[in-house]
Amino acid sequence: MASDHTRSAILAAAERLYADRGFGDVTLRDIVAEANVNLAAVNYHFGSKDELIAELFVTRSIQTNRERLNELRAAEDAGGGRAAIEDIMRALVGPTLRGCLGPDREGSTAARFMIRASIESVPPIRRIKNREVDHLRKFAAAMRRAMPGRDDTELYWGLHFALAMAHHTIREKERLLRLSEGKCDLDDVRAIIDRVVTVSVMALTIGDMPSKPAARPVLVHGRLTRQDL
Amino acid sequence: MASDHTRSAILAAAERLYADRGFGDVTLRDIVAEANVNLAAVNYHFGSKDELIAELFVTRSIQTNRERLNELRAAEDAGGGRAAIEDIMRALVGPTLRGCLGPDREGSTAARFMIRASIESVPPIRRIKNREVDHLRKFAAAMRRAMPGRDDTELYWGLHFALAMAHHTIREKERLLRLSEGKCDLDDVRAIIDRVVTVSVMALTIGDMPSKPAARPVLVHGRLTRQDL
DNA sequence: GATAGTTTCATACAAATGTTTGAAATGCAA
DNA sequence: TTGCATTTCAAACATTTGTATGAAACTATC
Repeated sequence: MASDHTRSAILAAAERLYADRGFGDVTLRDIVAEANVNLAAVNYHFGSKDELIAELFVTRSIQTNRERLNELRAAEDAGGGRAAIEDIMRALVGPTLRGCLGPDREGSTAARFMIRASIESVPPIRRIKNREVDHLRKFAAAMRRAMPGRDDTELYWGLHFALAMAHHTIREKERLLRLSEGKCDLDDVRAIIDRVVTVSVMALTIGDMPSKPAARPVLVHGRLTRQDL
Repeated sequence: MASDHTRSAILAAAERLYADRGFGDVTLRDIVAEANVNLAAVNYHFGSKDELIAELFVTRSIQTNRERLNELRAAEDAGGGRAAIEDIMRALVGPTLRGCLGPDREGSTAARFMIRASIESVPPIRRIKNREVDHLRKFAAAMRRAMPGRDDTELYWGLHFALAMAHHTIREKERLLRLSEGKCDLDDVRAIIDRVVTVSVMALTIGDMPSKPAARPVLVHGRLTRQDL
């Protein structure tokens, strides 16, 4: 392989276009035009369109996962093998949130691509995401060490909710901004991470929930009108 | 209009197929084959494929929003115009979670369709979702009445996190099930709603930590009661 | 500098897909 | 029935799209 020029030009162009316009709207012809390479180059270098997308996503996922594990290990080392639960949750959601939010990141193609991958779920990306469970298990294990004796179920729910808040904030940041009329500062990533971590740790403390009164009966539907939406 | 037969056959077939196989994999030809109608019927009755999808999604969204507002109003009436924050959050996430989770709902085409719409974000659906802000504002207003004096920002974040947990649970229920090796019971919808509501209400309390330290939620392992909030 | 292996290129292919068309069928009112 | 509007139908259209092909250009090794 003399030079990676074509290959990396395709990767860069594809990531930029996918980030900006989404997977559904970008064709291979768009990508090769942006990269100034021949149409056949994609299949030559990557095999297929799906493998190109997969390579993009895997690369970025590995980066995020590595950052997460680095933070986790640092926290565990600092705590003599057992990290504080706050730091574990911070290691879980911090890298993703830092990567996808913040004013300076607005121009980051990688971040915008990952947001897009989070919003539009296409088959090659879904296949990869399904393998993410092994990675999350490492965090579940760390949480178990940090909160020994706690029911595993609670751990999983806490981890799940932490990811929920982080990902939903990335996915729906525009809506939150509009809903709050700009009052929610989505550029202050530090504060957002703190907020998510705080709530996540809180969620982990509700061990045995009191049974609540039964949910109210579902009310009858009337005729649907457009105004209801 | 003599009979809605063809029209509703298309709607039913489309919803079922989209729910089962996703938007990307289902073509108009699949739909008309399932509905036993002619291919041109879709364009005749709906104008275009996107308008068909939009109609499906709008109908189901209206139902959910209606249920939400009914629950909210019921809670406000029961509280003499001011609903408890728990009930507001319950009205927000309850209908969606009840609609999309639970063992009996496994066969519900409507629920599976909405899950699919939540996972695969396709252009016509995204356009409709963008109009959802007005609906959420009604909940923000109710929350403001329930927690007067609280900073609006905190309200929005709490509302945002509640939706985050609800939607993420629907979107990623398979992963949570696999991660927890079946330990997290995703069929016990009541418990899930309670959990989401509890954490959401907790999240709403982190705003007044500096000014009202006494009002902080109890972080010990015991039960969380109303006065703790 | 000839040769073998690699990469690029223009072009073609094949399949899928949403949409349109114009005629036939159907329903309904006068 | 007759006439008019609505609905259905088979067929074709027009693109778009990912992929394959085979020759040409290039590179590196001998």
